[in-house]
Amino acid sequence: MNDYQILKNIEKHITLNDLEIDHFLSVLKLKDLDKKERILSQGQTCKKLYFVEFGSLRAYNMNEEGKESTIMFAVQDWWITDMDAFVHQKPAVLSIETLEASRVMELDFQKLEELYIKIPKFERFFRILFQNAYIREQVRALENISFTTEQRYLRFIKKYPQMLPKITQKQIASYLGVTPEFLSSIKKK
Amino acid sequence: MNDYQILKNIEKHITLNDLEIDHFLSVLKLKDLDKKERILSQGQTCKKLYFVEFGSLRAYNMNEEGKESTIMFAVQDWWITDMDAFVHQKPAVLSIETLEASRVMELDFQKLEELYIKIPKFERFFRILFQNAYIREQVRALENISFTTEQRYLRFIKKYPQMLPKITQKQIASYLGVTPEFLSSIKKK
DNA sequence: ATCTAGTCTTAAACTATCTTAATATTTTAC
DNA sequence: GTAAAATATTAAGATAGTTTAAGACTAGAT
Repeated sequence: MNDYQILKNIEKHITLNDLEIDHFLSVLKLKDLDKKERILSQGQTCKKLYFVEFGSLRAYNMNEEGKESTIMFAVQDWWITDMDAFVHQKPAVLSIETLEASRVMELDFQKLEELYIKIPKFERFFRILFQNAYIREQVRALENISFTTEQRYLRFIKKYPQMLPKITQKQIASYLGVTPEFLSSIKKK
Repeated sequence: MNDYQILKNIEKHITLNDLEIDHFLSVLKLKDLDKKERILSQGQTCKKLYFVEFGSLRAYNMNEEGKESTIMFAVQDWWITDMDAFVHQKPAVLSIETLEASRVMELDFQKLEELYIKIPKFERFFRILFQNAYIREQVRALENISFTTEQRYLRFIKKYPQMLPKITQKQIASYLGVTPEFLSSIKKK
């Protein structure tokens, strides 16, 4: 009964045989999380890459003055971590916590490195994953510098409608990089 | 005399034997470009991925009102294209042109797909390349929403000092997403 | 069910950034 | 080498976004 979401996600790009599936599942660790549970804290080293089986999470940074900036939201079928901290095994700039009760699959840094060697198909899988992630961020960078805040807000609610029931105005504002007061004034229109 | 920059770039992450090097070079096309020569225009399909042997280029978008937004600069040893348009073979959102006389290596979309099959090590190479590109863009996204324009300007000149002699204030402004007038007023300090 | 703490909205005063326009400077084309 | 075009700077007035503070409205904890 291997009906994990993560296997469907992998099989979007590569095909695994039964042995490979077994091995892959053996390096994962399933974790059930409560609402508002934190799985990574700024400053910590980031040892895991997470896949969302169900639920939702948020990755954000808090600066010296206490201002929060949300860098990404993740819902079912998304991968999330502080990628810089994970890949280079250095202190995290981001904290990550659940927005609701959630289930994630943990993939350990060392185990992923071994996986690339043992099943090279995963190089292809993550090549495509990072390729798409890069494209998404490049589009976001363009929108950030060329759109007005109102355009970016409309785009956000159109692009991520599944998120809306789960997140606060304050969190949307911190993703757009404006104050909740200003977001509120935009919505009045 | 295979002393191409691109081979050194590849060998940062994978090791090729002589046969593989020959094959790889055979799918590349060397192109010498004049200053201000355009290699991709908004609206076109984007068939090539480019590597900069020497010189420098800029990728930018122009919106309906004629406002330019620079999405990236590339100098020696960098890869550049409209990745969304390249990977999904759809119309480009970006134009790319040289900032000075330059030499690039062209890698064709179809040839790259074949390369992944013929020499799977390239899956690893591009996995690492996209991984780093994603990390860079994620850091940029965070800086865009959490830093002041002045902080972002200082960070830009610190991070890309090699670019400064080659680019105009207007282009820096369009990368930061502000007007040249406002950038000028920041520099007065 | 009630209390509390956090969120959302509104408004006024303030700061950052844009727009326009004029001038000075640099680059490009012949 | 010179004229024309593009870039850079400056400044004044307009718009976008922040800060602060207060009141209304949830949601979470007991």
